[in-house]
Amino acid sequence: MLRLSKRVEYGLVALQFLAKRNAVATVREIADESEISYDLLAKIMQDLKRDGMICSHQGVRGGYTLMLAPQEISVTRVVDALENENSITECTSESECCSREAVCTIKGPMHKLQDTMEQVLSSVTIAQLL
Amino acid sequence: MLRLSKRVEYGLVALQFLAKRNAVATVREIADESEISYDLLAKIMQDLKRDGMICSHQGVRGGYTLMLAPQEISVTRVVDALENENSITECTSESECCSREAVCTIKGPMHKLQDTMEQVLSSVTIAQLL
DNA sequence: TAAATATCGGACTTTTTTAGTCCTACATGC
DNA sequence: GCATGTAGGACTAAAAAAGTCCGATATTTA
Repeated sequence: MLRLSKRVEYGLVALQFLAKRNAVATVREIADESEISYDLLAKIMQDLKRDGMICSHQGVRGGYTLMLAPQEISVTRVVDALENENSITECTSESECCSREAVCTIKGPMHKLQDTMEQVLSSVTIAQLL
Repeated sequence: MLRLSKRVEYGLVALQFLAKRNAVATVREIADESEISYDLLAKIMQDLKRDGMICSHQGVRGGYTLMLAPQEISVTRVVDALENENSITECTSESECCSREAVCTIKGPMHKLQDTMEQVLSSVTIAQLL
């Protein structure tokens, strides 16, 4: 469907939230204000942390803060951190092997298309969401 | 996952096939040579026909032929013909209504992103697949 | 140091979407 | 009139995405 997953959507919202606040925020705060499932967002935040975009502080008065400037966080990076696959077709994937590979006649052009798409997604950052 | 559906992938392959042959081809021929499920491709061809990209000829020695020049058929058009939705998020969809609309803070930027994506998909045509 | 408040992370269920199948009807050329 | 093709509805299966539940661990503060 060529759609960004909810994980990515929520991830962008959360990063925007952190960028606006510019201080520690808890998952509970972000989830409540943005009407996102707490459990789901908690997982997403962990993935963003693993990537290094944000850092966490456990315990009372803990939460998350941005590790990078908003203009340094591209949509591509968020997608890569939150989704297993981001290729537009099976034949342009590095991890999957296309079942129709032997007879595939669109591999080349699809690679080009994917590169262009990635450029577009790279050109948009959290700074543009503020 | 930001991925084109198999329907679109197969549609592009079939259109490329018709463009190369430049004559009538049956679903059976395309499906066999491209290793695509016959029944699935048959449905896809019907949708492409409904859109007006191709026309059909029933009966013996029938099949499908292109109605437009390859350079006139963009990927966007194929996507629109074969998928119900093609918005990158719920909030940029015209048919759906975003459940988080009241608190959504990314609608504007997402619309921009979607417009850019559509431009990219519009710039690629079947002619580029030959 | 106990309690409260956070993140951490695995396992699980549910829902939605996509992919694929089956069957019958209808049209057409030889 | 029969072989060969599209037309199209209904259905099933598989895969992916979304969402939930629960217990563990870390840290601050009273």
